[in-house]
Amino acid sequence: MDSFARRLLAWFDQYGRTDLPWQRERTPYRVWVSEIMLQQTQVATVIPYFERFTERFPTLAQLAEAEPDEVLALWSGLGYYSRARNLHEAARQVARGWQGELPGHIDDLMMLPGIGRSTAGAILAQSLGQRQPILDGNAKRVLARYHAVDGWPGRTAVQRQLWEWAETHTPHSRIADYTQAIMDLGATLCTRGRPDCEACPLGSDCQARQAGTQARYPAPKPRKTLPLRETTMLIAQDANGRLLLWRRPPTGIWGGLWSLPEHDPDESLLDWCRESLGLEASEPTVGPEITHTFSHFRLTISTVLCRAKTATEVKDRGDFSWDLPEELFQRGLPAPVRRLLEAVTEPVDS
DNA sequence: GAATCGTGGAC
DNA sequence: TGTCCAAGATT
Repeated sequence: MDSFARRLLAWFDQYGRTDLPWQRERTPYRVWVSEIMLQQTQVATVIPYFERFTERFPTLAQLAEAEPDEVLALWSGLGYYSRARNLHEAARQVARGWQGELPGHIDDLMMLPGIGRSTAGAILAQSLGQRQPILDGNAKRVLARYHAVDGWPGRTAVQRQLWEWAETHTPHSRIADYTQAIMDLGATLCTRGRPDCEACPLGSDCQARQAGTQARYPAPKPRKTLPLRETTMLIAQDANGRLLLWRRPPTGIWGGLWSLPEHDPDESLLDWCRESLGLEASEPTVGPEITHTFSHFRLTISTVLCRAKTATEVKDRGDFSWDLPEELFQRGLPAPVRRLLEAVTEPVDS
């Protein structure tokens, strides 16, 4: 047993979790159900669902005979509902093809729907004591820091490296405890935000800690380039270029809504529009622009193409009014301007 | 390789 | 309040 596993197990004996519902009566079936529920789901959330589920379906055979609707009903609120469908389907396959016993070989286990390598390893390690590595989010974080593994764990090469370390450190005895220990360490000390390295049993050997770079591991998922957002604005300015009013195109976000002229006169019109539209303040492209100048004001139709601040959809802010044009434009407006307004604001079928 | 699935928590 | 993330697997 290497020092990683030895120190981890010594820590587990003192601080590890031993009272979780699926740790009592650790049968393959119960461990399986728990592992499926725990995929991308935190322990505190899972516990009541696990209790209800195993109370209703104490055995694999009972689950296999259940109605799909009832299985889903017990899952409702937990999310990732394909997990429930896969669990039920796998139970039926096991009842039919494996005499009702979960297969004890990892390759057979992984052929069942919803069971990947890490889940299969966890089931075999925790319920049967088989020497199988796991690589869940906790283990990834612990191993990435301990060995200073660079790169986003979602990448194949990084994942392969982490699996190698997971295999290397998995001891030949106390497998169930070790598996629980590495997850407990990740969940309680080696956390994503502020790891408690002072209390970590691996502290002196952790490469990230030695370098003081704990926060860099594991590397975050690369950011996607933010989407381009295009909008056409109808803008009314006075003779000095100050904004009077502007109206969004009839379709798309804030379609047809009029904006109040609340911007600081010293602020450029473009900056104000960018801010209002949730656009990033860098390198906007101002497309075709049509300006009509009249005695007291000028009217501009401008297309702005700009990278969004966020990838998420911008929501209606609710501080726009529908009835301003009646007051300010429709009355006493030069006929050419009115025609221009109607052309721009008229609904577009596309 | 990237998108998708879902809900709740942390910052 | 937005963003990322959590005991991943599947397409």
